[in-house]
Amino acid sequence: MDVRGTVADEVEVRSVSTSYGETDLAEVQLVRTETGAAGHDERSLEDPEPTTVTLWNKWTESAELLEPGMELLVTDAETDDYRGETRYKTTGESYVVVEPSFLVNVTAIRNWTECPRLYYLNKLSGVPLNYPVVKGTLVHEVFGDLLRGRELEESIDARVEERGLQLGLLGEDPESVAEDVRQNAKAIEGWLEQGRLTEEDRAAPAAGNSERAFSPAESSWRSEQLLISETFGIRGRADAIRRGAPVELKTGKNLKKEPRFKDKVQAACYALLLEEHGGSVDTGTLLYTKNSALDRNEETGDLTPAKEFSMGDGLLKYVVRLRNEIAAAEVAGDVPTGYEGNATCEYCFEQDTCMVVSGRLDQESKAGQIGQPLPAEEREYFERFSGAIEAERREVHREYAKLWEQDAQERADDDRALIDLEFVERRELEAGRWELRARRTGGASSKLREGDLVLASDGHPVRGQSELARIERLDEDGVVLTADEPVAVTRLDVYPSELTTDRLLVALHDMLLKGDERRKDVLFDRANPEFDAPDETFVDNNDAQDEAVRKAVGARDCALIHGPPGTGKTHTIARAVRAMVERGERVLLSAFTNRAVDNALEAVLEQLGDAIDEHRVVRVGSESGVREDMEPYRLERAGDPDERLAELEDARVVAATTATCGSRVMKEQSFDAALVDEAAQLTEPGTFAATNLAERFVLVGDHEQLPPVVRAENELTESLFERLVDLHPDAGVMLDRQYRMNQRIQAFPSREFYDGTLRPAEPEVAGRTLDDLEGVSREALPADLRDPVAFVDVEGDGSRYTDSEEAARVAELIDAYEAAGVDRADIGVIAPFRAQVSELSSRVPPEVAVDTVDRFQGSSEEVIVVSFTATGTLEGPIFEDYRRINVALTRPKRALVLVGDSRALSADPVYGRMLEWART
DNA sequence: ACTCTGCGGAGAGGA
Repeated sequence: MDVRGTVADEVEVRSVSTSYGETDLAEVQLVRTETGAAGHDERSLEDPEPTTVTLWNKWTESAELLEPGMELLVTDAETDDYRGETRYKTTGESYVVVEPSFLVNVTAIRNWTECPRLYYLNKLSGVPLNYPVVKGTLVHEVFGDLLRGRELEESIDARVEERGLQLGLLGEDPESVAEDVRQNAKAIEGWLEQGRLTEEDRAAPAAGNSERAFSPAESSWRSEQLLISETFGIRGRADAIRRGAPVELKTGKNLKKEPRFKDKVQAACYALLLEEHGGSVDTGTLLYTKNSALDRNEETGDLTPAKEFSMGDGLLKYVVRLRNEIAAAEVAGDVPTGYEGNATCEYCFEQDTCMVVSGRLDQESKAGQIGQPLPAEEREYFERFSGAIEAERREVHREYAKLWEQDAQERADDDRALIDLEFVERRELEAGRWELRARRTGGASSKLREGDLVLASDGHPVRGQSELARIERLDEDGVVLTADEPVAVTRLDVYPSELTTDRLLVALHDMLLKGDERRKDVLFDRANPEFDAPDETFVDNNDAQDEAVRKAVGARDCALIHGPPGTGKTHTIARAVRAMVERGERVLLSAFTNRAVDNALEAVLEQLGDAIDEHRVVRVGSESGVREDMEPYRLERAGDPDERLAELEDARVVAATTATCGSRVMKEQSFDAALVDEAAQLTEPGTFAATNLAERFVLVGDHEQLPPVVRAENELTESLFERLVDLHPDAGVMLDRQYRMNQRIQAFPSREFYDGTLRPAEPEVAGRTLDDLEGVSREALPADLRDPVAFVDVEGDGSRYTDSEEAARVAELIDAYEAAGVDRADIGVIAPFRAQVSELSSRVPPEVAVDTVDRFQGSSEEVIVVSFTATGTLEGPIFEDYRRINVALTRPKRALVLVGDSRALSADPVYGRMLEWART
């Protein structure tokens, strides 16, 4: 039986004498939780009395990692009656898994075997773009193609073409790359040819058609399948599976008789994954494709590319213990020293990096340290922020765990899955990929969007047939996916990604260890930002905007532009970009969201006007992320290396999200200036992803609007923008004239959030009302709506996240505005909760924009109706952040209606002042 | 208690 639970006490390992001699054991006090069956609420089954589980022999190594509070799983345990008390103990069949819900990557285990410190360094500094890695990836892709029945030359051409941009950056010529890949592919083909003979032997008697050509796609092969094990807490993607056993491809050479140990460990990981999925694996194959072709192996015997090896129980258990070390370190937030393993530092490729990182960050390391440690404040900063990023990573891992801890309905209710799909058809695409179609049977919403990568399964994302797939199209009726395998899709699950956290960590590392000293002096308040004063007027009729552009252009270090709602910050950015480009500078334009990047880019294109050809502009990002009208500027990854490289390098303006700025391609680029829009929505490391690429930077944002979205509560919730505004007020300019709101509307937000400094840019703005709009008459409105700010008191239905009474009232209000001549498309409705947004959407005409406060940030409408959705009290985190009210109240130009329960709203001082303002 | 956008999935190699 399996025993699972939470460690209740410190664990001690001791030795006892048994009939087999001296043996180690550890007695673990475990508060048990239910295992297995999905959908059970684990907590309800908890027995608060700890049970003793004895871990024997080598499992004591994993016991040493345990801390109270950690999760532990022991498979195939045996009961053990000890003085009338039921205990459990490991058996020869048992696996002991520490923190099983923490999914460890196969590559992580592979790196950790080599050296735990290597694992850490990879995480911290990333793997830069280099040819051996790109070539290795290409060879793997071609291998996959061959297995799926694609023709060799066609595959090589297509795969090399796909990597055009990367190859261009590496200065590689497509012909020589193709030749390189061809060399390795020969070994693969030769080996497949061998396999073909045995496959035919096997297939002939059964199928009776030995004449038929061998097709890997029809044989007992699978390629590149993503596997997840909820028992072992491992995830990974095997290169290939042949008759149920893993095949790992290596592009390098290995002239030894045996496979490299780390490669064996990798294959053993896949064996564990396959075991969980019903297989039983005792051999693995490693294919070293740089070894000489088959014809030479008759003389030398051991030069054949393929090395088969048997995987015993001992290896599999060793691998689980390794995995436990990683999970325990990740959960505890430990930094590996290298002493955990037995690697020899002097043979290590990363020895220098390792010593430098250890030296600079003053970390304990087996390789030793070189160089002076960073100043104490920088090391303290690193500790704080890397800790915060790791906390984010653990939250991502909690999302993985939900793949099996939540049942289908729970996941659907959480918007994390689309369930009850009806599989319609599969269609084979070129390169052996598949297009899958499924129909939706309910109208349920979900987080899933076009372009997302999802787990497509025939029922369960971990236990059933499942495959990583991309959503090509998604609407109310159905979904179209592309995937490597033809899964009969009935369910789609969000597939969590660590990519963003990985990139945050690398950005933090790069700022501290590769960053310019002067830059760090400014960031750590050891120096003040300096400015040159350009002798030029950039904006005629707005002093603050003009000063902002002058600061941006003249900054030697950084400039900060504080742009409250409607103050023209996007225009100011665009003007600054133009000024920089005209001075011959290369500019990076970035923001957290694709939408903000495209908005800023649109303004820049407008500013540049006819000069666009001369100052080439490029948008880097994925097809699904980039707005359609910016597609002509989007940099394609595939193509001729020289052409792609030129497109990027010749661009004077490059626009990309901060996440993309952390990509390998973008990290090869450098700029004179980085302009980051909506900077108050970025974490500090997120901001660095962009600023690391440039000599100086300009942050534009408003910290009185919504802060960064993070999963864990920590230092990441304050933006670098906000911190620097406090630290270096002289580097900042606040745009104080707004071009959006009627004076009456802006009064409260200006007073409450901007010390009364925000004012209308022009009399026209101050006095604008609905009467200015074509065919609209305020006289036609009910008397209580004629003022630009109105309050409608609705007691509410008392529900938590929806309010049908408010929704009904909002629908009436919209009718009233329509009756007065307002165009539906000029009206927006804002609510705090998504549930209320869908309630409202079902009651108002589709032309009316209805969305959450968070998603409304950045846009505006003539008329805004806010549905507060709070009855009786304002309790709940959503109401606590007053910046959310600021966003909601500053969206309208000419009319604002607040709908809510006056009793609830008056209970809070800020909401109370808002109420007074709206009612007078 | 809620809000929710990003990302070439994971892994590719070098003695």
